[in-house]
Amino acid sequence: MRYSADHKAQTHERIVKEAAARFRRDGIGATGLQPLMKALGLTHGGFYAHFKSKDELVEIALRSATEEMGALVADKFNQDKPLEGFIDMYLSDAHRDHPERGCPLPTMAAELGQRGQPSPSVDSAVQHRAGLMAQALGNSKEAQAQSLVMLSTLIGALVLSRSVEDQEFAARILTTAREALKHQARAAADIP
Amino acid sequence: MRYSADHKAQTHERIVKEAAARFRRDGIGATGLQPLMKALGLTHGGFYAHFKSKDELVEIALRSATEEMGALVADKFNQDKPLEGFIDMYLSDAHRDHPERGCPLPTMAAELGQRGQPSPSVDSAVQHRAGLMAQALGNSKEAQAQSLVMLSTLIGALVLSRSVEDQEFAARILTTAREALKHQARAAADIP
DNA sequence: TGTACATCAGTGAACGCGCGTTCACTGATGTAC
DNA sequence: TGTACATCAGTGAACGCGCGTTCACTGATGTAC
Repeated sequence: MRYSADHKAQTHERIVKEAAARFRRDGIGATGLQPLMKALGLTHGGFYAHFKSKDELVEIALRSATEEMGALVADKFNQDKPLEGFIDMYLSDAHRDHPERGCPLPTMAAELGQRGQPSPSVDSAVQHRAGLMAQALGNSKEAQAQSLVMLSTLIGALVLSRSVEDQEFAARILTTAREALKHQARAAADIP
Repeated sequence: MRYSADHKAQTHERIVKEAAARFRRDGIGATGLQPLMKALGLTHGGFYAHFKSKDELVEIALRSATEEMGALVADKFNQDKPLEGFIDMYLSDAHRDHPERGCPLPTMAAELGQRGQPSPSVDSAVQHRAGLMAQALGNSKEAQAQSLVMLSTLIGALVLSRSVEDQEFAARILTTAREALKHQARAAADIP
């Protein structure tokens, strides 16, 4: 059954989007290609008309998730308090409760580090995210350093709040990190 | 073949220790019980004489790794600059390069959060680790909050430095976070 | 315009593999007499 | 002290299952004449 010209590209995109969601929600190893294709109304054999391996899909899905996340926060960086808006969003209840639509780093980075060969896409995801934050901080050498540290805090706090059982404790981790980071952002904005 | 009185307890401990190492190095899902038992010179069937499921082993191994880590850093907290020693150790090259002997949170927390039901052992691991740091900061309400944020930064920075491909970038993440956190620790120690 | 053919996205059975778990068993040692 | 028996940590084959990947095939559509 041959399809219209852009049909394959559309299916390709659907697979990438669904995979990007599942990798973030369930983890890479726990995401099977069979259930993934089935969820899109396709059979698993067709997968290899689009990707040469699961590893290739992982790489592409990670890039897609990074871009998706970038688009989601783009408007935050056009406001007068860009960093504070970003921090509020990153450490929101919505972001904690919906990893499948959020930043791929808290969910995928550790697993990618454990796989044999790390992926260069992690580097660019980190650099891109930290770059935006550094820009909001003035882009000095200090700003670049601080943005890396802040990004670490954001990721660590989100991971912890997601893996802790006590909901009250989880909320406290988010709130505490949010206020500390916003305090840091304000302090950094005042000094220069 | 019946063994001496404490033989079973010893084997139990050997399984827990080896599992705690592999879960941290390879991840929980990627660690098979068969290779694990084989590495100890045992056959996989015997596993169920010690644990009722892999999930039970995960729980016990996580507690074991937390205690192990606690013992490893205990002496740091008896020095005159307790927090700085701990930070240097947590963000050392050795800790980054040997997850199997390090803190279980950067390696296991995300995966435990993705599994259906989160484990209460994560809560106590976080609380224990943050508690020690808070004590070093004076144990005030502010100290408790700050220790949670610092722990988030430690975990996030370690995860990032492990999953990034560029070794120079990985080193920069560690160094930057180390200095920022020690600066925070000194500032907090000066104020009260 | 109508017909023959080539294309190729998607199908679905099959591949070998390792997973967690079960189970009938073995056999060295501790215990009872 | 010597013998019979019970214990039970560990053995290893087998279970069903889902994994990633391969492959011969299908059949609707675009292209060529």
